[in-house]
Amino acid sequence: MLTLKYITENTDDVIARLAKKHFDGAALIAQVVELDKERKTTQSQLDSSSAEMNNLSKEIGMLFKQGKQAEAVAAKEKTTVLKETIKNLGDKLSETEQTIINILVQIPNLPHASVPEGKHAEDNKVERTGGPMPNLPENALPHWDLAKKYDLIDFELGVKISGAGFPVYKGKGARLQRALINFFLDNAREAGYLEVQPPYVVNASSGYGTGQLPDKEGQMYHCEVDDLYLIPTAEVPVTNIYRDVILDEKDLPVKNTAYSACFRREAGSYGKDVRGLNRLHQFDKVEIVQIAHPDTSYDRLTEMVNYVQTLVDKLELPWRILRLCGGDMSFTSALTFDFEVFSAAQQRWLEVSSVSNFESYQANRLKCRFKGADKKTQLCHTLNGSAMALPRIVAALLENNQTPQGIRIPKALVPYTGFEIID
RNA sequence: GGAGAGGUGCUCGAGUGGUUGAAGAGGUACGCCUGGAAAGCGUAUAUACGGUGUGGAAUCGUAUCGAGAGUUCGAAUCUCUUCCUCUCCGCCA
Repeated sequence: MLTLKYITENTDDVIARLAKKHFDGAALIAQVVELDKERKTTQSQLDSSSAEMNNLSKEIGMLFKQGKQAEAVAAKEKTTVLKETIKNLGDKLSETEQTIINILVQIPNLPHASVPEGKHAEDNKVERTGGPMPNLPENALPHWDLAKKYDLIDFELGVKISGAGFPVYKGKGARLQRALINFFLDNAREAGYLEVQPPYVVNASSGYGTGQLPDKEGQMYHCEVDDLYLIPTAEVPVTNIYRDVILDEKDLPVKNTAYSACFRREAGSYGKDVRGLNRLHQFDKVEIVQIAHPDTSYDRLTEMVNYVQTLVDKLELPWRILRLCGGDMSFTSALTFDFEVFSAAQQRWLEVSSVSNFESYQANRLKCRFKGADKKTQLCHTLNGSAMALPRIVAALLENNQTPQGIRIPKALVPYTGFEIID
């Protein structure tokens, strides 16, 4: 969430910038500014009452020690009203604070100045494109047919065991998964990311920390008996490593990478958008996360985008990078670049990675801060990106590399798969 | 799952109702000392919110001893709830 300080000091600017995200924040922000004034007043009143109480208590203690019973008892009586006042002010304060937070979480992050205007995905700006566009024959198959033809992925079997959206990978299909995970992790490590292996279930505090809770509760699987949530992305546990942490400025940027299975309930639409591997309840992903100094977080973002580009290049896939427009960006992001690869048989672009700078929006909730040489504590910037999500990469690999002899594996991946062709 | 112990500052660790935001030690930083270093000495070393205030600073108040609620004039210290950790037994990849 945005910091209250920033909102109260830049009210008009905040409202203006939110407009790019097609969010009318005027009413909420007016309300929160007003509540903040109320909060400060209440805080002052509470503080002075508490101070008075503390002094009285000390006095009473002294009186008892000196044996002045009568005076002590008299002083005691004065505390009764004061006590009541403190209780009421305390209640009022926490109520106001809670209301403020409830409003703050409804206000999205401010888009970066470079975010293009626009409402829908069509308004996203193509930054650059690359990779070889395949030339497929007329009878090219979509990946779900290829998966069946070569017995790589069994969707029906997954339905039997768990339900729709939980495919069973088999043989070279399973090995391809494992190869991609290792390929992505090795590349990330070589790019300076520390590999971590996080838990796949998280507690509610972690859910709040990265913003899945409270508003997106329905998107996560919830183990109610233990009140734990299956992670929708490794971003959640990895970023929460830095919850309530004050880092040393010289340790920035922190760069972590993690593989995890990802679980998403996403009871969405049906049809070609969710066919095959396009949308799943469980899938594999390697995530990269950076905790950065505010002054250089956009350099870090560029670095991350360039890094992801090396991956799609090595995989020899046709790709494009989109700078998301205000209307298509996520709630929490300040600037997002999406990577899409072209799926030749489906004749459509598939989103395979999303790289974002959240600035201090996420760090504010996480209370992830750093302390510099000047001893001042301030919020870090957090960034993350998929590097990458497997299913759509697999879809594109299968479709784009199909030949009459079988499916060709890109050279960079062969050391990981141990085979050059799926036939 | 059964039985027990415990959660205090960067770390260790004292503290069972009254200047204890917290002794002591260690660590770290700065200064002194030294030819240089070690040792020694001195000083500093949490966070948040609020007030006054500045060029930068500073300073005062309040809260925080796992979390929440309660008892009390007053709670790290007493009571309850809850979370977590550890030890032994059981079970188990």
